[in-house]
Amino acid sequence: MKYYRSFEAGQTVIWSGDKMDFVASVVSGVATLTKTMEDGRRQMVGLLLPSDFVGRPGRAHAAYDVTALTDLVMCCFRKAPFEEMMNTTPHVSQRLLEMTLDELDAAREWMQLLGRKTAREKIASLLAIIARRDASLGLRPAKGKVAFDLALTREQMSDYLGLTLETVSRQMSALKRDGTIVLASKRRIEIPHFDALLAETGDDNDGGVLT
Amino acid sequence: MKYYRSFEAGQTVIWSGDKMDFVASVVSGVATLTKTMEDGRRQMVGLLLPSDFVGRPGRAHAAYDVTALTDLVMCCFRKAPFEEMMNTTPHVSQRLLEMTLDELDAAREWMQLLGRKTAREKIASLLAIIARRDASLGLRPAKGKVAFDLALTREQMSDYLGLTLETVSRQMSALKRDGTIVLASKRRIEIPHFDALLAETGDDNDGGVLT
DNA sequence: CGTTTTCTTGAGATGTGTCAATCCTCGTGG
DNA sequence: CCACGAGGATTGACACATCTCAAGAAAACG
Repeated sequence: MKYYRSFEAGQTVIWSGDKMDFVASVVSGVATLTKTMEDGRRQMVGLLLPSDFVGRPGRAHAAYDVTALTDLVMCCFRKAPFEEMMNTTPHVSQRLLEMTLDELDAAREWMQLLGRKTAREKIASLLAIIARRDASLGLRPAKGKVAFDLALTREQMSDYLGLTLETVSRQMSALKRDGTIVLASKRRIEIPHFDALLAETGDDNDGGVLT
Repeated sequence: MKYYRSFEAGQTVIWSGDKMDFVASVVSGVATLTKTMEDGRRQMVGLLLPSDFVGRPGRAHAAYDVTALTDLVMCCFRKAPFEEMMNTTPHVSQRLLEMTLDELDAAREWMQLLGRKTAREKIASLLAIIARRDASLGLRPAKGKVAFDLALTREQMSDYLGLTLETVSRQMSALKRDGTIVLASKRRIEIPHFDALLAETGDDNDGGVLT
């Protein structure tokens, strides 16, 4: 009923439309959900970090392409027994509901990014999101210079942001030129002043803590 | 614990950040969820038709602006007793999970629209979505010419699609010129050949039924 | 090392945004 | 009943952000 599967960076976990008789959660590594149009246009619609859930109870086929961004380990449950467990253990569906609501909130913030932000704001937002998600997984010293390795290529960033990879590259160069970010290497990002990055996201960054 | 509230078209149900001590579902009418940026840029992130759910168990403040698009009746539950009910009646959170997963799927399709579709494809997609949602509520004769009243102004359409209202207007005119849609009035839409509209959405429209 | 993938940068094209004028449509009050 | 006003919609001219196409440079890899 429960088993582990490993994937190498770049491997496809499952294609949209494929039969999917399991649900899973990410144990380690990073994976993406993407939608692809007939002519090849691609939009990433989910970024899965450890503890994130994949698959939908009550659906037999995958709705998205799932791809391993880094080496990846997933913990899979056969769907039938999992659904049985949902019926017998009410706590499970409550927990799943909470996680799904979190994802829905994230999706809506993402929609705002896609629909209304400029290319520069999109890049800044993505970097802030990744920095924060890494931090919440406890990979980050609480204080001090923020720095992290980017698991995404420029092209994958463009799929996330609804841009072309050239525009991503240009805006990364612009943020670097302005000193908002420092590129130790192409994929190693340092952020000298996190507030300065946040100021570039276009988000409301003082009303954040409602009382 | 349970009560009804009515709103007139255009009224605000609740502002983002306001205290929200209830959850609710739409009884009749149409409402929207929108996010607003400091400088006024707005993105719609939810379109609520009858039976749709608003509010998040376990959250004290509204995350989005909720606005009545048409005259609206909502059925509200005080949050505390509702959460109690979720604990005692497992079926409730299971049903809520299903609805939330549906919304998440819709949000991801919306992300693809916002990130990768052209203005023309966006308009065609929106019209197809509304036509289908109306149909699923049983407002539509199964066969015959598809026609419906648009609850959205051009500006609200632009908020949905991540466009300006001028671009929406121009693309509506273009679709009309091409005969894909017929405007009986500004808000009354007729679609002579639904397949022709679908062909403009950019979506995969034959692989839909996977075997 | 060669080879391939990824990334950067430039020049020019184009789709959508901006600003502004005008036109409908419909409700209201004279 | 008509004139008026206000909000919504359309259209034009132009600006500009982003895309496209193309050439190279820099890393990654065997």
